[in-house]
Amino acid sequence: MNTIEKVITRFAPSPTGNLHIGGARTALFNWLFSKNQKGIFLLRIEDTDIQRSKNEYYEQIISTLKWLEINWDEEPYIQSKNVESHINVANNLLKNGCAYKCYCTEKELEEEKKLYLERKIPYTYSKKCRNILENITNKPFVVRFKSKIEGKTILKDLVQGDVEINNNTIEDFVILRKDNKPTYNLSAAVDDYQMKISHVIRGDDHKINAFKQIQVFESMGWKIPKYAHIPLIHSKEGKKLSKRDDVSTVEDYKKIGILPEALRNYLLRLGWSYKDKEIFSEEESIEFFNLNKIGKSPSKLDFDRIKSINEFYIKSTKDEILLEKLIHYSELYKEKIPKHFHENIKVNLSFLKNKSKSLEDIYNNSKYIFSYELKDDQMQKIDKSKLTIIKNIYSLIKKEKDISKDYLKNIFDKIIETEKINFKDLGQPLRIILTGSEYGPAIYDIASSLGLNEFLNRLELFFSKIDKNIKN
RNA sequence: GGUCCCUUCGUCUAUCGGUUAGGACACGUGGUUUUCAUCCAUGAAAGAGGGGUUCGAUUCCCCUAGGGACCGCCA
Repeated sequence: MNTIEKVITRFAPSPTGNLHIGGARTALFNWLFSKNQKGIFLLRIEDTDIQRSKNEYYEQIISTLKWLEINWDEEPYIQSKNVESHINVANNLLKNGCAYKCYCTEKELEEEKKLYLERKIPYTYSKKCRNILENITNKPFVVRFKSKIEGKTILKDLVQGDVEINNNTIEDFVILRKDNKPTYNLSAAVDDYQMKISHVIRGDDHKINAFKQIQVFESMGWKIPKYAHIPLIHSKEGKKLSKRDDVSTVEDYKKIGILPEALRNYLLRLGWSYKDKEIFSEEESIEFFNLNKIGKSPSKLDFDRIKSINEFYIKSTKDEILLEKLIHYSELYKEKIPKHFHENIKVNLSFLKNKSKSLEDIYNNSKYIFSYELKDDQMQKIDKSKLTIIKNIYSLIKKEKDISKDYLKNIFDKIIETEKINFKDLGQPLRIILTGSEYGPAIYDIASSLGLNEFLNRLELFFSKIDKNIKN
């Protein structure tokens, strides 16, 4: 009887920087695949590089994954807590003759490398310590894995297809450092085995490592997991993403007000597709996700697309939830929105979010409500020949105590007719006066969101500023 | 340089050898709208090049070109 193997995937970032956008996609794919297969998704923190690993990055990665709502099962697995086990495996390998001690100094290796380079021979370690039989006790050493010298290995990659490689291109890689600490390829293999990982889904850049790790599995007689190497994400220019791009980490998107569900949807469709479908709910993405529809070629980031998807999600988020997100966003990245404005923003969200592609846009659109300021450069954009008209409007509204749309429309229409002007001629100065910006919602919406008193206040403030300017 | 991988509109992609090569974003035009935006309509836009295989190739094979990843006692 064959029992169907339980699918267990893992995301294994190293805490040496903020969560990368490519890492987020790797995590997403691992998570989706495991959920699609009714399996388990684990998080493993690969912190064996003590120099570069930092706790703040660990925290950052954890909180960003939570923000993305990519939830792992069980507790995060901390790789450094398992080094004893990794070392044991290395010693086993040593005993079995699958690994050997290498006494070459870094200087020797450098010279070796230089020599190869001069002779234009592709460099792999010369393996000269392979056959040292006696145990040299007074010299520091590393432990190297005895890689296969002959034959070929085929990696049956679930994304890349069959990848064939000559075994002699895989060098005798180090598994234990001089200080007896395990290296990545050893630790990753041992942990994948111990965590019973069934599918290793990771970036294309690890493809060569698969050949190394498979050999460790084989030497130990362990069952080899399945591998899926997904293409990397490139910058707009088609190059590898660098931190200078400003779009390389999840944080970069969070801080301009991209919603997690939008980023997830974007990342899902980047290099993967399901028919013509563009928008996927969480349930749909779990239901439809598969490995064989992942493309083989790297894809470029398209910022317009991210914003467009974000716009969709903003528009389909309920106002009370959107408000919460906006408040939270403003607290994290902007000026905090005072509590007594929350209700006002909420009731006006329908038009504030109308032209917004991000939380940042909504924030900027709403800013006139809670943080009003009429700057001189904006003042200068106001057509002063319309001053009398505006004063006129002011006194009419003050007298009638009415800023309803019907009332405003009525008096605007009359003015437009008698003065022979366009709506724009009075709309534009009014918008600047009321919001401090030449862009923004419709005048009627602005008026109703401000209320009668604030409406009049802002006009009065404007008049007093004008007076002051004239005196000066 | 070596090894491996990739190549459909500007971008993300669809196409189970037979399609007017489809969709989405972005872009152009027109319309709606009391600015901007939204919305609606509409347009332009692609199989890198060359050889095969085949009745037929974007699809399969080979070569060339271009792009990418890796080549650490980093992960």
